[in-house]
Amino acid sequence: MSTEQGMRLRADAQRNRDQIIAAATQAFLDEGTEHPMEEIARLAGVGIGTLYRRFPDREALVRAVAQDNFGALADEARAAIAEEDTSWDALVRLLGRSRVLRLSLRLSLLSPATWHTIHDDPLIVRHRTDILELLDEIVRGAQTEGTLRPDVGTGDIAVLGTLLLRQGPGKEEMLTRALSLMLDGLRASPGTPLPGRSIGLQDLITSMQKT
Amino acid sequence: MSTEQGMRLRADAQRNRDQIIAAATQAFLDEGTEHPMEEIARLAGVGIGTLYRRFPDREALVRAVAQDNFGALADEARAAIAEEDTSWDALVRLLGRSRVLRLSLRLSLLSPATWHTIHDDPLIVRHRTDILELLDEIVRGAQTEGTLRPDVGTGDIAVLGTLLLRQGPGKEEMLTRALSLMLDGLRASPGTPLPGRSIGLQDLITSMQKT
Amino acid sequence: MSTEQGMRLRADAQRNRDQIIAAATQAFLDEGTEHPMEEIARLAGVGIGTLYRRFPDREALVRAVAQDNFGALADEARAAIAEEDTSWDALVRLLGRSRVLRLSLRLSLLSPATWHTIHDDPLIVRHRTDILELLDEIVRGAQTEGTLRPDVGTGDIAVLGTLLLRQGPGKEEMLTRALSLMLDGLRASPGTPLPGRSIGLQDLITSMQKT
Amino acid sequence: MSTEQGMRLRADAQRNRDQIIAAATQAFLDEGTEHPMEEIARLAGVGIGTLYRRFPDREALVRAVAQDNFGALADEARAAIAEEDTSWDALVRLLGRSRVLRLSLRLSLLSPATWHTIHDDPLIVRHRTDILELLDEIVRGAQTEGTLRPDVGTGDIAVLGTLLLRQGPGKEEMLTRALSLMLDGLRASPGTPLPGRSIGLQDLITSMQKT
DNA sequence: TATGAATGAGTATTCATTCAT
DNA sequence: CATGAATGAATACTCATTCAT
Repeated sequence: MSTEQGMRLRADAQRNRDQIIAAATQAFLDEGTEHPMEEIARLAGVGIGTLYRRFPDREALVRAVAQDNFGALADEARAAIAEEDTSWDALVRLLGRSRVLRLSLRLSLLSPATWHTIHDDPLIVRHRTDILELLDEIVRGAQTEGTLRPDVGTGDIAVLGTLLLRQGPGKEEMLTRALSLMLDGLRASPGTPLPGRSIGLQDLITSMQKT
Repeated sequence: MSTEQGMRLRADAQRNRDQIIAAATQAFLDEGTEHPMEEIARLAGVGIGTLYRRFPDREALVRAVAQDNFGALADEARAAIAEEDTSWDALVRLLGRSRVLRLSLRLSLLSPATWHTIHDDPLIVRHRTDILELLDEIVRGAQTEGTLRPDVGTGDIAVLGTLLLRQGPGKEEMLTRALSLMLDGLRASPGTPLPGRSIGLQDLITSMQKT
Repeated sequence: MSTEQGMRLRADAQRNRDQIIAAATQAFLDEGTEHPMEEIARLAGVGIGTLYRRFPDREALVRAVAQDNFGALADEARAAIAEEDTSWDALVRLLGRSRVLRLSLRLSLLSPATWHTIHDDPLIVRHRTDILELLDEIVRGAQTEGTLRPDVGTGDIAVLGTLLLRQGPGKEEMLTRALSLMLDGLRASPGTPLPGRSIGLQDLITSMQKT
Repeated sequence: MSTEQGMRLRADAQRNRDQIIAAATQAFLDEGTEHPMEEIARLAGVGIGTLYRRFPDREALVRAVAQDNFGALADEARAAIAEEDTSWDALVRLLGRSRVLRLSLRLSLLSPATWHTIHDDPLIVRHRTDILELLDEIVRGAQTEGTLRPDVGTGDIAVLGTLLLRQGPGKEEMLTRALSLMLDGLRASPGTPLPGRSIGLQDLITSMQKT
């Protein structure tokens, strides 16, 4: 929930901003990014005017929420690298443990319009690049360890990761099992060679720009 | 694109109906289920009044599109069972090959509002039940064959299936590889036992009602 | 429910026409003259196309209904004169007894738009003129009899009559009593002279054209 | 044109509200309660959004106008009691003099739909009850004075009153004469006994709930 | 001729955004 | 600065009327 901006805000203004981001995040997750601005202001306990003073239009708010969440996800990736013993553990943690962060990207999936809004924002691009580079570090580490099959690329993993970033039919346990199944497919010495060639970090970044 | 209704429509009316469903499906996929009704009518080449004569409000249209697509998915499952040699092949085909059908379920994911619209419709419920029962047949067949690990349930597979029903970062090849990774995790004699207990057909149906 | 038109219709066409008029009369009374044309067609048991073949637009239908009812009211006035022993009795009957006919004019009161529609129609004008002339005959008769105070004009009576042409708070008995009270005020040798001068037949006709 | 609500509005908002009520009252009287909302907003000199902020739909506006007018009618009844020397005079004033107020109730008569909208509103019900109780006070006073025939009830008078609450063929003078005729029928020592039994306050209230 | 499908102008209503208090 | 009132463009939906079957 950090400001991510150059200028510091007065304490109360910062509190308002945080409440708005929190309310918007929740509303976007529950009701989609088209949710009425006035309702978001109400949930945040501020007037609609205050919301607009901080975020000049809906796009700005969506961007801010996305920046906030992507930044947190990058932080989580750094923490996973720092705190886990092996790269495999870091990978498992990143794909599986960060419940809240997992919600992050759902934002970008809720509506086609939102995708366009988010896509080009410089700060978001930087966070995304950070995340992918951190993931790349983990992936190569795990392949060096011999725990991750060598024919997958960082992009493959990222794809699997984004697949998990949705409400499935719902239950947490289900996603946990799905993750296990996927990780079983990722372990070194798997059954079948993968089709196509490894999707690397750069492939993924390129594809995000084009899509 | 079949009518799915009791009464036959006049030939031209049926054609209009089909065009509307087709246009709406496309518009919903491209732009989300909030896309302006007038634009959908225009894409279908009919007047706005014609659209509303057939579908009294947006919900009715969303429901009709969903019915159409879920029905086609059930048909595809039946075809997979009938035409593939092994249950494993049927599973691979169902998870991976039905490009168009895969788009089906994306509809239910585009917005929380859409989910509510679709959730209780009797015909959709029936299609969904059919799909799950057909999948159950495939899963048990594959386990009998010894090609599918015995500790996964139909629900586990369904979760994986829905995970694929999204635009990932985009590319088809990426999803193909992701599927391969998943299928590797599904083959008999995997590395690790799965956490929790097998998610069966009934678990899934129950969870869909509660969520 | 007579045709009131030059050309005879085929038997089934006439039946359709009558059903439409009946349905429209009922719908207008129950729901107002803005009631959807399609619903009126349905009530009449015909297709919307048939309704429009007979009545090219809503105005035509409203006019036809009004013609039908005003014509019946003129008939009733003639019958009252022919069948009642005294002019006073004819007056009482006309103001009070013609339950169905009383509903006639409510049509002209339901909406300002309807009033304009009806106002200038030649056939309606003729019916209205007939009604007023018949009423004039009754009024002068009653004054000659000495049963009606001499300082009221035909227009005064007509005003009282139209006042009754509404659903009051509802009950029939209430309107009957109201009529009695009014008639008590109309009897010869009343308490107070009326303000203004007698409103005659011509005054009323003139005022209808101007309003 | 008073607010009739708990919370005070900002001065400018109150002014807008009053203008809207005034414009709507006029438009409803001239053109009926189906008159386009946008036109009403224009007449009030506000944007359509402002109208909808204050009155969330047409029903709310109709209700507000009715509340406003019925309230004013109750006030007029109170003033008549307070300011007139005799109950008879109060009755005459109430039935005859309140030009503007007389228009009040026309609102409830314009369309069947409007009637439903208004019928159950608690504030309107209270105003209506107030009006009837005040009228009851006047009626009993006039009967005690000996100026009003004893065989009429408050309900009879109310029925006469509502009969006047319409545009007759139009002219003011006509209605004045009609009122005189009615009042002549109401004076003590009339010619004929009334049919049925006196319609009392409670009869009327009951009939309003049932109709 | 009867039918009901198609059309699109007309209205109600919502909600993003601006602006006065 | 915070607030919430005002605005009007965008959109959903209705229904009179026309036209193909």
